[in-house]
Amino acid sequence: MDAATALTIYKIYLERYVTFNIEEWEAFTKHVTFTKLKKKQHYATADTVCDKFGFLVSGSVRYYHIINGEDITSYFSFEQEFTSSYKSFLTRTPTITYIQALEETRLINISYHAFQQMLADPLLAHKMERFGRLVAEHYLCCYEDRVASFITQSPEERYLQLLQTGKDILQRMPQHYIAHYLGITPVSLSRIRKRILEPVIK
Amino acid sequence: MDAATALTIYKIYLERYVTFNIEEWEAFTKHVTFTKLKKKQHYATADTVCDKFGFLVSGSVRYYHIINGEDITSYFSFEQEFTSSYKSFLTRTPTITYIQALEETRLINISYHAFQQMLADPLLAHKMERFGRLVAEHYLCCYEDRVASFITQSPEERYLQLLQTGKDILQRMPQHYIAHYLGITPVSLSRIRKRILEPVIK
DNA sequence: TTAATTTCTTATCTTTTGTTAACGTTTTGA
DNA sequence: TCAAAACGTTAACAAAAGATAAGAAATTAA
Repeated sequence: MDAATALTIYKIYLERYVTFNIEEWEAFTKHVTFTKLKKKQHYATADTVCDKFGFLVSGSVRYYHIINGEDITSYFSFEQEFTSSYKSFLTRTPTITYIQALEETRLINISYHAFQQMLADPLLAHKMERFGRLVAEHYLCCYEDRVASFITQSPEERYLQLLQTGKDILQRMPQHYIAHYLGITPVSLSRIRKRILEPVIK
Repeated sequence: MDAATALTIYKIYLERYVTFNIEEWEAFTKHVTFTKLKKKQHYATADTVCDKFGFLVSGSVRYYHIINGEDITSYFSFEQEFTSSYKSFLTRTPTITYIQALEETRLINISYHAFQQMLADPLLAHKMERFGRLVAEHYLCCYEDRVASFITQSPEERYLQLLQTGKDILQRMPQHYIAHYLGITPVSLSRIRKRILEPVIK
């Protein structure tokens, strides 16, 4: 896949947030960069500032923390989604999260500097403010649901809900990553799965 | 406290996001409404669309869910913060969260309709896009930390962290609300507190 | 292809949390 | 002011989850 194809995919996706005319699109694309990550390569690294905000043209990533030397997965992103260590990107402070490609992954990036430049460019400013607002609002909504799931549901209920709504995660992620994403250990998830199946057999 | 005083407090607070000139401020204030809630009154109710986005001039609120008939607190907001059932407000879908005043509480509100009107008004559009973006980004950062706390920390660790960073919550909220906010039962929080104190005594 | 690694399950034991109930204290509201 | 309600702690028991280890199955990579 070449850059032009990737940009076309990006442009179509972006239209759910904002529509650029030809002139604006030309100015916008001058500010983006392309990344190709091999499996297991990192997009962001803990203790460093995540300087970019990426769109996954293809592939997938996981977000993880290192806690007492152990690798704890907290989230996933797939093709046609954004990725970044948002707080780090927005506040320019070091992140505590690693973002790692789980397969060969292509991204289109906006650096913090490019974002600020576009916000300062009269041609793009208004649409970039709107774009930033709508993207932040979108993730705010996702997070609201995710926090509510930790407050109001048991691990088993969270897993049962994932069975309803988490097709990509279930089909494409190993179970021990899913366990940590649900806030439990892999051993515990294995037991939950057994609990759920057993009543059917009996 | 009169409306003018409340508006002055609001204006000063908003300057961390966006600064209005006199003309813009006059236009902006035409779109806001005032609410005064008595203790235990609701700002938002589950199964209805939360149509407003509020700023707490004074007082405090808690967010809670009703799960199997039981009241589960998930969050708090205090004076000089915003409040809303954001997802419901942004997507115009029914919320699952109640927002209740915990004391006499004064708010300044922007309705969904007012927000859209301001976004469509050339005088205010750009600053409102920016305002919306920065507020959403701010809450995105808060949520990122909160989700990470559920993935990477035990309930005891979350409580120990709250002791460091949650002065308002600890001093102004009853312990059973704090317990649910941490994702555990009140009985369990009482035990955690005992565990933490005991090593000091021995 | 095959050896190494990763992944998932299972078992055992420990720790933590949930549930329920009782009790004393504090707060609230009529 | 005083009865009722709310709040926090503790106890006892049940349920769930964490830790560790072992072993089988699947995947990966040389």
